[in-house]
Amino acid sequence: MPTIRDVARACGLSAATVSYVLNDSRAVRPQTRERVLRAVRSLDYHPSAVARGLSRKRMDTIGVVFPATRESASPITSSYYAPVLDGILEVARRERQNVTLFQTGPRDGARERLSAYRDGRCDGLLFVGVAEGDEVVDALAATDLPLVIVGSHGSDARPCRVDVDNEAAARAMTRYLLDLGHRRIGLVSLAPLHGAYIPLRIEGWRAALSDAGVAPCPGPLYVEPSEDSVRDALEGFLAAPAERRPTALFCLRDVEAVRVLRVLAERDLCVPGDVTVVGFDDRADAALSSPPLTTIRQPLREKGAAATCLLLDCIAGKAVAGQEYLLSTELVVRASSGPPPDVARFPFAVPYPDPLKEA
Amino acid sequence: MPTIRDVARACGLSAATVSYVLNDSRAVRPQTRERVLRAVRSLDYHPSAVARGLSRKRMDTIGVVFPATRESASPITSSYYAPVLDGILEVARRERQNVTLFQTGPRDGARERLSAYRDGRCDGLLFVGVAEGDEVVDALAATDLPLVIVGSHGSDARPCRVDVDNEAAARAMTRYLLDLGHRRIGLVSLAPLHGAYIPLRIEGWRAALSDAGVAPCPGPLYVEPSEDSVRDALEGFLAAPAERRPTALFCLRDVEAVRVLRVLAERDLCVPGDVTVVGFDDRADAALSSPPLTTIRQPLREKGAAATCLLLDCIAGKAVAGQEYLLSTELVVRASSGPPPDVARFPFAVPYPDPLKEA
DNA sequence: TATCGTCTGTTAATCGGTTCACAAGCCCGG
DNA sequence: CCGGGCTTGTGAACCGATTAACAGACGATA
Repeated sequence: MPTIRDVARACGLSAATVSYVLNDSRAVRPQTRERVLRAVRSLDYHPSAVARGLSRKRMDTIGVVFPATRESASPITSSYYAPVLDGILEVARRERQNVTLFQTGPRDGARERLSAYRDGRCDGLLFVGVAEGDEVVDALAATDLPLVIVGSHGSDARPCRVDVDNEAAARAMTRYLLDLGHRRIGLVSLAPLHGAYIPLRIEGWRAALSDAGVAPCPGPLYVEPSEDSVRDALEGFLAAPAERRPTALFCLRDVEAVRVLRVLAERDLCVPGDVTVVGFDDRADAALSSPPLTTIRQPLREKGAAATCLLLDCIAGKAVAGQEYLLSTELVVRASSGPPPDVARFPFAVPYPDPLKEA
Repeated sequence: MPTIRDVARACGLSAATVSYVLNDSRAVRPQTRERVLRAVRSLDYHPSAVARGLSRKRMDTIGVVFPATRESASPITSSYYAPVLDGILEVARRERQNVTLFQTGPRDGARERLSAYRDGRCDGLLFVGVAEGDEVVDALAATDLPLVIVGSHGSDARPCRVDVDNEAAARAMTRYLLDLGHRRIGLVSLAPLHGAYIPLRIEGWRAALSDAGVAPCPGPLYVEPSEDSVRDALEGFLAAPAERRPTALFCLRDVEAVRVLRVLAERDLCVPGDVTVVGFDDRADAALSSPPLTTIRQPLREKGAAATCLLLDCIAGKAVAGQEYLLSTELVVRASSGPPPDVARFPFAVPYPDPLKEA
């Protein structure tokens, strides 16, 4: 491979001039420019991005960090990561930035990961679906390496972040259930330690109920991320007499919602005839469950795209530290939701009185 | 960020010694090594991969090139690219190689693309789903930059390549149809210019028929990649009297197979009762069509993984130029295939005589 | 004791760009 | 005709690592 000095020699000019032409970083006489370009073409010269990067301390590259394993399916093929990555790639391409991928498993050492991220290859980092409370994020936040989190992260350092507005979304979903006539709206949630987004969604649910003057009854039903856990958690629900138990179950993730549907089907409870079930995330299998799940769709491509824009701003020094974008979501109504069995008693037009107080 | 000289100063040694310790590329007294490592930790030093790359001419990075747009859906989210990429990432991670992604659209200039690929950032390149006959591939093949094609590529230069064994797969599928009792097996194919894999699949079909002593009747039915084209092409098929027309249609891509199913359904032809339809690729929608499609599944993760291994061998100088791996495929039998309507006349055990000659 | 080899550390060149500081040539006004 | 400013090209330092060549210390051997 020819170097810039080879080009300089070939056209009888200095390396500096060649560099100025190629980057047009200074005025060069048109005739000189032509001489340079001719030599570049005839030698088939391609500048070394590595040498360039070394001297400019900029590689025009962003790194994307995502988990190496996620349950059974590998993340890149999942319906969450792929669209996010797609949004990232789209913006990166438009802005002429390279993208390098980092997969990180729980077994990777923190120091090694830090070295990989901070070795100068990337001008900034995008963490997507990072494990909650990943120590490496905190370590990086103390660094001058620009960093944007896609999704939630329970971190003390407040890194830049792009996420959907979890609270607003949960509030909208709850409001939708209220509009259908539901008054006893149960919540099926992971324990808050599983993610910083959980308290937000819970808060949205609570706020919507409180706005409507409806008592949250009963409190959140916490489950672990396993099939059996959902089954156990629904025990109490199933044991309760129909007139006291929730007429709708708001599951904070589609994963749990689908499991809830399965358990209810086993007990011959009709959805949405006997009970409405809704989810959150609009995973690929949400549309395929029976009945198809009413849920909340995240704008995944936009999430990736917005995060990339924010990261590029950070790199350019144009962004405030700790800046956050909250994207709005879309309520996707499918067949798993409907009015409560006793809807006749609560006509639509009535603004949410607490049914218990009414009685 | 501290440099290697900062570390050297901090521990009262030379930069060379620090380098030797960090790469253990030469013997260093244990006590000295400790001094170095202590300084490294206390300064939180992370070597610059860029500077390292410049002097070693190795970045430990491979580039993955894939098309920017593919019909409507974007490639990275497709059921083809994502698993391939997943296989690539898996091997790269194991071999401690970085991965950078290049999307390339038809509008990108050849020279710019070449510069991007040859700027020293990547030690080698993986082309996945590259446009047939992409001129950049030929240009790169003339270079010393290691290169592996995933899939087919009608190129004069014979770059290293990993693909499924298209011919064997088509042969197996045809054989399967013969085993079911079919004797008139039609082929629905794209024109060969659409991809180098097409003639291979056609050849597999022809060879299986010829091995069985069955005349290919009729010849391949060429279609364009559009819904209407399939409709038009089936015109003749639909017009023919049942006793003369093919009892099975072998579509060389699932895309066409699904369209064929739609057209047949419109004409109230029963699949597989009246006619068997099979595809190739096992796209995500193949299992969801009605009836679910019998097809050939490609080992996509393996494809990506094998290509990456081959590329790393090329980089290490361990691979022969023009080396090819052909991976074997899996026949996925679903509901769209069955015995021909007149199977009674051709019992299973009989080895394939030409039914026309028999009569 | 002189010599040689081994072990371990240092000096300095190198990778291929960018960019600062300088200089030569030119035009212009006074 | 001289000095100042503008334009355009050059020389050389620099980015941060690697590594070849060298050098001093030390032990073994003759």
